[in-house]
Amino acid sequence: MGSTAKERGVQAEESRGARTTIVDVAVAAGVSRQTVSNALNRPHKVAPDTLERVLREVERLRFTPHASAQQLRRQRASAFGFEVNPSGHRRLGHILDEFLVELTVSAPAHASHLLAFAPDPDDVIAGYRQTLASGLVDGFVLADTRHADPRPQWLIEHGVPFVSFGRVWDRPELTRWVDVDGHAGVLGAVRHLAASGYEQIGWLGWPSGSPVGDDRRRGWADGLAELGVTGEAPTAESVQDLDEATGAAERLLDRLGTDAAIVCASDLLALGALRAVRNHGLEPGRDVGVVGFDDTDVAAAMQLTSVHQPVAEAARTAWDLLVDPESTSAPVLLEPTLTVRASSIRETSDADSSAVLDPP
Amino acid sequence: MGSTAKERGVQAEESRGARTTIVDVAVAAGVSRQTVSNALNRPHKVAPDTLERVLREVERLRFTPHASAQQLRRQRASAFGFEVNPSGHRRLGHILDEFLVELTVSAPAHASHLLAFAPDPDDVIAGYRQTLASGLVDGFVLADTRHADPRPQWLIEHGVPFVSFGRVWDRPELTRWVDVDGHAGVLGAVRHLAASGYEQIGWLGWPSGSPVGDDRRRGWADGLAELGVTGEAPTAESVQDLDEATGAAERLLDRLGTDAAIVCASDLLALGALRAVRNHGLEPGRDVGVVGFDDTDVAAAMQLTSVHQPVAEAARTAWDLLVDPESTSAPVLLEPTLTVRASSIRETSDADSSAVLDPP
DNA sequence: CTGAAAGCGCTTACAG
DNA sequence: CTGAAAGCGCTTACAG
Repeated sequence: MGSTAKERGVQAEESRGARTTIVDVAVAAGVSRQTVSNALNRPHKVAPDTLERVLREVERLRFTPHASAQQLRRQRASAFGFEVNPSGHRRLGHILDEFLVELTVSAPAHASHLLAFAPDPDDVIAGYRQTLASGLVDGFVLADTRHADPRPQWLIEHGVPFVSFGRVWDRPELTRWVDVDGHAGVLGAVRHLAASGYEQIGWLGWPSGSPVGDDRRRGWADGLAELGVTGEAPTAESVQDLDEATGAAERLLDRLGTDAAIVCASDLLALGALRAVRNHGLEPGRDVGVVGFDDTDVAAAMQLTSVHQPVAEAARTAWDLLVDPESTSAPVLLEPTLTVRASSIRETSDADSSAVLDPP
Repeated sequence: MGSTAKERGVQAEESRGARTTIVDVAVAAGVSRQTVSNALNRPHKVAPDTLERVLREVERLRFTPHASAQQLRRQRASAFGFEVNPSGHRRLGHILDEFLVELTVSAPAHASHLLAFAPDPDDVIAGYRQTLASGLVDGFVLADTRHADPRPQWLIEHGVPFVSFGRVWDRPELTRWVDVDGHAGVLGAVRHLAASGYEQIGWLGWPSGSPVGDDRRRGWADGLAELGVTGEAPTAESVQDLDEATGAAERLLDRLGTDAAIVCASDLLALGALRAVRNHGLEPGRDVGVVGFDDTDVAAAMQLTSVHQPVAEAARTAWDLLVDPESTSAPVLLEPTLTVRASSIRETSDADSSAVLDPP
């Protein structure tokens, strides 16, 4: 094999099978590799004509810096970890799947990327520690925060940057988070139902104790207070099971009487409400209003009015809080919108047109 | 600031705020850093007692190699890209979200990790090229393959490793893929319905032309042939819209007569079928059998029998095909299972117990 | 404004 | 079997 010529390494940068490096660009532009780096990272430090020449070659050779070399030198991964978990008993909605996608979409705008990782359920913190220690990420995006969540505590103690989608319930003042205002979303739904002519408005929610559920329920209660309703308004509780939700909704309907509507803490509960309405021989929308929460694909399929979370905006905000810590230090609470469909429209005219309505 | 002492860098490795490196381990174990590297990567080349001493220090100091340093030196990212797309008009089911999670769960077993990326929809290939050029990934996991998909072509041309979840329809012989046998899944559903006593079995599917849909439909046709049904069996077509699916299912029911069942190409179509059954004043399961496809959370909520894809197994197989290319070179077709629920049970006895039934 | 030097943390031939 | 040398591709002070 007469490979010595090859080994001299004097081939044109185009013909090599290997990757294009900063040196290839430097040679092509007739400058040192430091100048190429400066042109890319600190353009103001480079003479205008040199800059232009370098950038032209960068373009022509389609040079893309090698990420690991940058990471190693900068001691920064420009990446953040996002915990995922196998579904098993997944909730309806997959809001978190959508959030992951939107985080990924917004990542390049912040010169970052997203690393999915699945920690061992028996030692979640170990998964975070390991991922961080590998240098693959600079910090984390948390989701699915809950009471007594060990993660914020650990991250704060170790000075690890993070942002949370969902309030950090135990110490909301301490940390950066972005959340959707469930209270406002449900309040808007109550106002919409009242304006649509439903007289009685009941609540179908989860057993109290879940911070998210309790927050949404307060939105309903405040909505009733705003309408001047006093005394015992009918409510019902159910876990995430359609049959149980249906039963709870039927009992709720009995207590609500005519001209009633039901606001639900989730689309799955609303599915139970829809079924209960039909079991009573009634028509959702025309006879009984039903509103869900999360605006899942199922809500769209079932013509169910539902509170819509601005997930893409939440993802963009999460990046802002994480990558530009100066920009906003306060927590961010986003306003949901109400996607109105046939299940909350009394007139039959345009019952199958769906529209997005901002809460007043 | 009397920081000169600090600059001498003679502090114990424990007390430094900085990361633990291979040198810290070497010093602690009294060997050179090369030996630590060998102990970790080529243990057979290290004397047993040295090995033990080194590994003990690795453990004690919780040393985790810096990923970018490894990647740079090895010229390998040990990571693979997975394309995600903002939902918009998402299908019911989110099988791909589940696949992403399962890929992430299986990644550590292959000493790899998964990078999510969202290419520009107007130039998907550019997104793949860019992600590859950055050195962040060694290859890709494809999903959602379709006819005239430009990605396999481009990847093959550039010698980029990849595996696909879903057949590479245009050149199945050329590439590595893992898929779920939709034909077998629907065939199993037909057999189950026949065994349950439904006499007429219709098909509710998508307009022909989609390779996935056509494959599933053939499973239904072959099932009928197996049962000795000849002539024109009733079918109906619908796109992914619940109202349209309901209408199509109602017409299908009229043609099927009594003792009928409907096999559907998706859970959403099955939702339409369920609604059509109720619109006819009938009860799903008891009067008309309905089977969906994908076993989504909605199927579980609605007590809908559905064909279940072994997504976790598909993810593990994808890693095998990608990371250990020697292990299996042939495409892999996995058998789905049938999750039986009330919608395909005629007796009312245990109508709400769900069971998983392997196809015969 | 430009380039020579140093170094991020690791692995891989290669001497000893 | 162990360690000294080289180098992956890049960036950042720092001379000139």
